Amino acid sequence: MSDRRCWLMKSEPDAFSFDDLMSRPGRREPWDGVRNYQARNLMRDEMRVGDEVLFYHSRCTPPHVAGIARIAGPARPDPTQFEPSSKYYDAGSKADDPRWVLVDVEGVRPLERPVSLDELKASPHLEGMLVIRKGQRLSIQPVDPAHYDAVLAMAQTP
DNA sequence: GCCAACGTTGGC
DNA sequence: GCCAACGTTGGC
Repeated sequence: MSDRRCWLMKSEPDAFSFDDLMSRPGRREPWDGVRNYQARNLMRDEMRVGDEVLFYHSRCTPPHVAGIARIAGPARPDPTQFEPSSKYYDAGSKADDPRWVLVDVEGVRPLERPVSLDELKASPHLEGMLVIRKGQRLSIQPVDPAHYDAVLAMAQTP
């Protein structure tokens, strides 16, 4: 598959965990609230339905990849940007020219075991992976398919 | 809870 | 267009 695209999406498990995703109706969740232009552009311009996703738990101990998801719906306007009561409200976004988009994410399965950030950093197969770079805050990251497969393989070994 | 790293804002 | 100030992310 030459056009295979893989991603890593971060979530704080205290706010929304992989288990939360798997217990949603249809195991689906609209990925709203992204307010970073680089992440938005990736969703809008690069993501395709069916793309594979590593679901990453950030701001927990230890940070880790928890499960596998897929992109289940194409980029569309994020409705929360137009809701004044939402913490994601953006008064500068126009209804006829929405600033922010979301994609729908569908849980596939948990990993056989969580793979921690320390393990990712220690793997000889993951050189250059964005998530292991110090100071990398992007919440949606492209993942090299070889790296993606390597993470899945790590989860299959104790 | 701390703080380094980073993105955004706004004065000039 | 520069860059200091500010706010946020996220590992530790």
